[in-house]
Amino acid sequence: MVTQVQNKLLRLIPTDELSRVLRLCERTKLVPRRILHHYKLPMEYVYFVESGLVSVAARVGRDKFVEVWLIGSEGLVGAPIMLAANAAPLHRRTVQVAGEALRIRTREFCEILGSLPQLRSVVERYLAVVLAQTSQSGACNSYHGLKHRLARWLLVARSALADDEIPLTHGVLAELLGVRRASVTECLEVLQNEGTISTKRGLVKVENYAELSSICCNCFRLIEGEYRRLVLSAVGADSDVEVSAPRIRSPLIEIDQYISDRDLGGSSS
Amino acid sequence: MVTQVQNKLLRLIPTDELSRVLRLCERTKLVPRRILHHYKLPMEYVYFVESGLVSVAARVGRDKFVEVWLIGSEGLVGAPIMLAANAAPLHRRTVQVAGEALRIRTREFCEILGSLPQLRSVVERYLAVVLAQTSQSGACNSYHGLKHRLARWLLVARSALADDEIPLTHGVLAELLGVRRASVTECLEVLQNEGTISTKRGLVKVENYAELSSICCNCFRLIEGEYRRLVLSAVGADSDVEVSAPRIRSPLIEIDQYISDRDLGGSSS
DNA sequence: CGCGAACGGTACGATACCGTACCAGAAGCC
DNA sequence: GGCTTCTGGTACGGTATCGTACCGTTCGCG
Repeated sequence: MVTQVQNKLLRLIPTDELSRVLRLCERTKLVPRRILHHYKLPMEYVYFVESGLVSVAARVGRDKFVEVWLIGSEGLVGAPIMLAANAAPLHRRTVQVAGEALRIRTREFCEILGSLPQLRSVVERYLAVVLAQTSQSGACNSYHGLKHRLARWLLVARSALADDEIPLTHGVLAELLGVRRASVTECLEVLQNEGTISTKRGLVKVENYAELSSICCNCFRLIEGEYRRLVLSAVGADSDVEVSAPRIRSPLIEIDQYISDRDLGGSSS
Repeated sequence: MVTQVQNKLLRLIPTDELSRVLRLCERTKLVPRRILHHYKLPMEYVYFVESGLVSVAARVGRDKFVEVWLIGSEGLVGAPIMLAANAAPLHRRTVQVAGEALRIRTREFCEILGSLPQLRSVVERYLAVVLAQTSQSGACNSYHGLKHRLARWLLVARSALADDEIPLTHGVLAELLGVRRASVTECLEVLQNEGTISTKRGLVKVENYAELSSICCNCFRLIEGEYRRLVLSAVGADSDVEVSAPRIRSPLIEIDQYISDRDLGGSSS
């Protein structure tokens, strides 16, 4: 039986629904490099991440995968299963940063979705965010330079981990981004010289969040804004999930602010 | 009142549900360069595409958009709305190739989804395919060279259009792919010299589908396979949608075939 | 039929990123 | 404590793609 819950999606649903979900949950450790869902194989469980980081990667070559989205305690590993039984076996889901998760058998998960409307609604909105994140990252991949993409990745990971310290090696970062390890090393050094991050062996630490954001392309802000707008702000005030920035007020806002957002024109790589 | 329907999703649902949908539909022309959904503005309609091509693009800079997925008569423009009221305003949806569509007001669409389970199921599965397409393209963008990506794009467009002739200029292709117009011209010439396509002013024609497929990275096959697997093959035999290649048999198949798929290792750009 | 705009072929130097490789320091392990 | 393994810093030439620009041809339109 599970008691204290860190997962942000679960913390958004009312206690009666929550307790019904938790009855089916099992707490497990997330061990780095472990594969939660293999490419082209059925998903046995879905995982509400409590801590740590899971990356979802698409296959682009023999034994070659590139990350397409990223999941931390703000999300759910396996959400696409709700769209189609056996959806999304195109991806491989790998633990990148150690942590814990609450897992449910996919069949049971799909069944309770029918009787828990709040849970369903939250997961649906989360899935919309996954689509937004994936598409924005994909566009970013083809248009922005590595420095921007790396900054974006670090910022997304920081949000997902809820921690400034991201315990990953350059090699792993390179794999996730689909670039050379040496390119990551060079780029990280540039960012470090600018004072926005620091690095140790096997660790990248975000030192200056605000400045890293301003270096990054706008893609990060769009992704994070979408999470706030669709998942967090759509819930009543009974939620105790803290939002680290002011909530976006309502469905569609501040169009001009977005459109004239400063560091957009200058793709000063 | 609408009679004959070309849209593949609509043709998959039973006639009783279909007629209820069509009562709410209005047939409209798709005019090239017209924007169906503006960035950051609410969607008024969703569009079941009958013919032509609509591209969904994410914003990567001031007045700079890169395509993230593509919709033809096999799909629905605005599907993410079912996940969250006012979802996906991060994208701009633009008609690229002239055609027609059946449109429904988003509110009415969301309402009837509740009472038409077959429609809901088909659209949900289509949405899973959109996620697969988007993520695969995104990964492809960061890993494969332009020649591969261009080939992939042409193949996806050919499927969506159900036509070997793709009436687009080099400039438009470049915009969609997020690259230089001149790069597209050069790449198209290479493909043309290999005999897989031919070009005229404002037109690219796929001359040799099989060979273009074999030049392309595997990403196209993954995308198309996912559509067949999730959308087409999940429906009873009462469907009259023709499938141009043998159906994939069942949810999870031929793992080894996929994994040892030949032209994967050699990303011979 | 003639004009202007759109389109596509081509060129140039610049540069971001590649593949590969080598090595030194740090960490884990017996 | 000494060994192996992992990690990250650095270097090299190679190449795909970039930004920009010019210009002839084709098309649409009046």
